Amino acid sequence: MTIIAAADGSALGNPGPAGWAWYIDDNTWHAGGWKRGTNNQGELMAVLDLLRSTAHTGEPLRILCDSQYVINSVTKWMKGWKKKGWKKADGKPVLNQDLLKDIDAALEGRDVSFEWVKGHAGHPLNEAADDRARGAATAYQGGKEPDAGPSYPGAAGSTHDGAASGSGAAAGQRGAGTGTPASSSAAARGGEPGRGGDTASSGTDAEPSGDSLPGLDEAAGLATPVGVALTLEAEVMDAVERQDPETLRFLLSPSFRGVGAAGELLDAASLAASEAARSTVDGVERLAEELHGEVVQLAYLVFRGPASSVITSWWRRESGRWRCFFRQETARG
Amino acid sequence: MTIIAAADGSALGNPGPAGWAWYIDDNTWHAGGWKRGTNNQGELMAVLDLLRSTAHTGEPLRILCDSQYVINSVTKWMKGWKKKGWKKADGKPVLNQDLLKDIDAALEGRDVSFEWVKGHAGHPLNEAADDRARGAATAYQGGKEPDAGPSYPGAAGSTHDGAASGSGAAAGQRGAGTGTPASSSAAARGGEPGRGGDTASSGTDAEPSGDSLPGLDEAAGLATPVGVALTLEAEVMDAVERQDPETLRFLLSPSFRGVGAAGELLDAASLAASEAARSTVDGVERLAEELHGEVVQLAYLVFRGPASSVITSWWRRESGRWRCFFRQETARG
RNA sequence: AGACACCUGGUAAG
DNA sequence: CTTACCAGGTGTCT
Repeated sequence: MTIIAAADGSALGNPGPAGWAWYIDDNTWHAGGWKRGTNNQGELMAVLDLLRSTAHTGEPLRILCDSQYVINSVTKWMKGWKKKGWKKADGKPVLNQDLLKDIDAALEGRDVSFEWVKGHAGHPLNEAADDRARGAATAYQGGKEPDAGPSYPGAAGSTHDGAASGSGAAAGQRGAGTGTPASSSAAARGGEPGRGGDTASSGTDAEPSGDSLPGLDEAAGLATPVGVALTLEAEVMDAVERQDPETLRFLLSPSFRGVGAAGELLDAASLAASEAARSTVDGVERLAEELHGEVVQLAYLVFRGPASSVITSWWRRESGRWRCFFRQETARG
Repeated sequence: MTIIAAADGSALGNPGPAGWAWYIDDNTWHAGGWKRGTNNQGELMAVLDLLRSTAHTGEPLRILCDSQYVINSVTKWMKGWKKKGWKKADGKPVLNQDLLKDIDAALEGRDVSFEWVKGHAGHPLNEAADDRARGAATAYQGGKEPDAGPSYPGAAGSTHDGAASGSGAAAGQRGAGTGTPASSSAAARGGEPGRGGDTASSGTDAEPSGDSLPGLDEAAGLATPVGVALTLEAEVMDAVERQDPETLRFLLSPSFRGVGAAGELLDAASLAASEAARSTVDGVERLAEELHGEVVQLAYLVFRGPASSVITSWWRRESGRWRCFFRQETARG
């Protein structure tokens, strides 16, 4: 199971008391810092420590990071630097070389991907890492030691319970691969779509499958489906971003119309009870509470025009932003 | 004789129900607000309305204001913004540009001075304006219209003596009034669009006024207007947020259809050349390049269903977020 | 010239 | 405690 973590750095005054942190969940994070450092050193150190702390797992790792400097350094620029002897475009030496080289070494044989997320945009993982990084910086500012956190199970220095880091050979580290620990910790992440239900939302583009348009003729024309869709979706997403479950509840209850999986017309009440619509109403509400979950399906809409159509529309969180997708199926005549 | 007035703004929740007010004495003050706005929008609007309401007098004007943001914007920063194309020091667009520009225009040829007064420090004029601004905000919070006050003798909309009511021309009605900052909102609430007369949207700018539905019959049915709208709008907004002009150009060129102000059907090429559509295509492209602009109008959509409709849809940046608004006008039969 | 991040300061509104 | 607005600055790369 892919590990998803956010890494962030902070430097008060820049340069100044600096901190770094990575965060997976409340039980799995790590922070540190220095009396003096730069913002970019913090950002780099967060990634480096994350790589080292998860090196013993065989799992792929996805790093959410708001620093284009870090991401570009690792994924784009480093190859060129190595060839040119760690010189920049202007001929001067690359800064923070030590950290960069350590990251490069820690990447060896690992399956790691980076994702840029906008800073201070409400992304929960990024915010959690941000808080802890600044907390560490603030601690150093006051001459104290920061709360380092539990780190990752099995990592050196980890305070996780059964760690038992003893003998057993730190083994893996390099490729080897097989390993396959029991990986009980994975589950966590309460949000991921359950997958149990009918609405398979697998991997890439899992939209509700529909080869036909059942019930299209039975579905009465809705008064203002387009307006409802536009308004609702914009407002719901707004509310979700604002993390405002009350608004959500309000928005979802009145005057909402939809069409179930079988094409039947549903009012708000039926919709809430509908199996097919659970991913809409419940999903959005759950999302508002838990702040994670990757897909929200909003509506099946039917409208009758020169060509009658069924529109399925949903939103997915990508790179920290909500994007709207839709599929329209049209039956002329 | 120099006019001395205090101007103040208020926003409950910020952003939230917002009010503005200026005050000279108990017989000479004016207040207004919006369902949603920021504290700074309120502060700016108070100054703007004061300037407009006293424009017909030849008198010098002294404005007491507790917002350094407002005073510095007008007296210090605006010169630089104009030179740099309304960009801030960090290169991002200046916010509340419309209000700022209106104030700048209203300052033309006037003798105006500003004086900073500390807020909530017991200054009588400031307190009086503060009370009325908050009163207006509170009114909008409760869904009511605020007490606008008598305004200034001789000002448009003034209830001072000489009004000479009656006669034709409800004409005047300059911006200033109610609605939302720099426009009106109308849309939003999940309410029933079926209600007559609900579409009152007066408009200072952007919003296409539409009392009739010209060209509705002439406009042919569009193949997939809804789908185009949803996808285009979501993707365009996403591209705008990502500041990705290439994507924008790509998105705008193919398969885009719209309806001009006269109701004529336009393909992408005609649309780009259309006067009415300039706010759509050019506006979005310019936005992508310059990264500023507060309103993006995306489309006039026509679809014919059980009830033929014209949908006007646009996005506005409010409090840093893009929100979608729409207006639908339906002609049954 | 551009991008991202990290801050420091000020005022107001809640 | 938060958001709404602005001005200065550094850390880093292309």
